[in-house]
Amino acid sequence: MAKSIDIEKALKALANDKRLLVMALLKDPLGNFLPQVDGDLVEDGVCSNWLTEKMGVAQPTASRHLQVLADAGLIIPTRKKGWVFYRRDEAFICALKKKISEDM
Amino acid sequence: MAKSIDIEKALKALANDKRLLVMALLKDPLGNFLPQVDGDLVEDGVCSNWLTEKMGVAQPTASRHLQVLADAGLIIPTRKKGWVFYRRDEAFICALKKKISEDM
DNA sequence: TAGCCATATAGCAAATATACTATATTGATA
DNA sequence: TATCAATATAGTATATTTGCTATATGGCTA
Repeated sequence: MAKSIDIEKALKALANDKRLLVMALLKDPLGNFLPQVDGDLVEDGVCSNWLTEKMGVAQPTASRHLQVLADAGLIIPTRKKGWVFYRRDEAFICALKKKISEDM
Repeated sequence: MAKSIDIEKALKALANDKRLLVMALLKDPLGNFLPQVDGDLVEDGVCSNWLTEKMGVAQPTASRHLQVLADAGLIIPTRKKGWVFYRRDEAFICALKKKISEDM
């Protein structure tokens, strides 16, 4: 079953420049990031380290931002070896856009 | 010329329960509010007083919320007699939805 | 023009969000 | 199993948001 959508939660998650940047960067992992050794950029997502770097904040701050996005359902974490990779949940995002189009 | 869209600003404006309520209520002014004497519910919008009441906050707080929505371009104020009426800017909202669909 | 009513602003308190440093946790690997 | 590297959490400082009360503004209307 698909995750249920909390519009307010999703909007709060998106209403931040750093998190919008992450969402944008993850749209094109291959274009925005170098190949990774332990996780596939597309299948698994982008290593939190590279996202942290792009956000330009300290590691714990970035971790928090990624948590917020994941909590809202917008991105999916995948743990592999030592790392956590994040990718967009396109199905959820699509459903969210639809709900925004209908409700807003 | 159409207003330019600041997605982050719009998302911040929408990411609040009171303001989401206002946006929802203004979708159906005739269904959600009683007829007004000095302003047409549809043409002019809903008197800030009724919106304040529905939000369940003090007048200055409501005034602030409505400002935030108006600043983001989501609603349009119309001053008439003593009052300010607010209606949705459907053209802007439509353009915003489109931009969200494309960019997000 | 004087007063009044709706709205906006000022000023402040409390809650939440964003950031940091320091440290704990966790899991891979030597 | 001991260590180390990546990530998460704790703890704290600051900024922003949300709310209030008190007051200013601005423009109808008598």
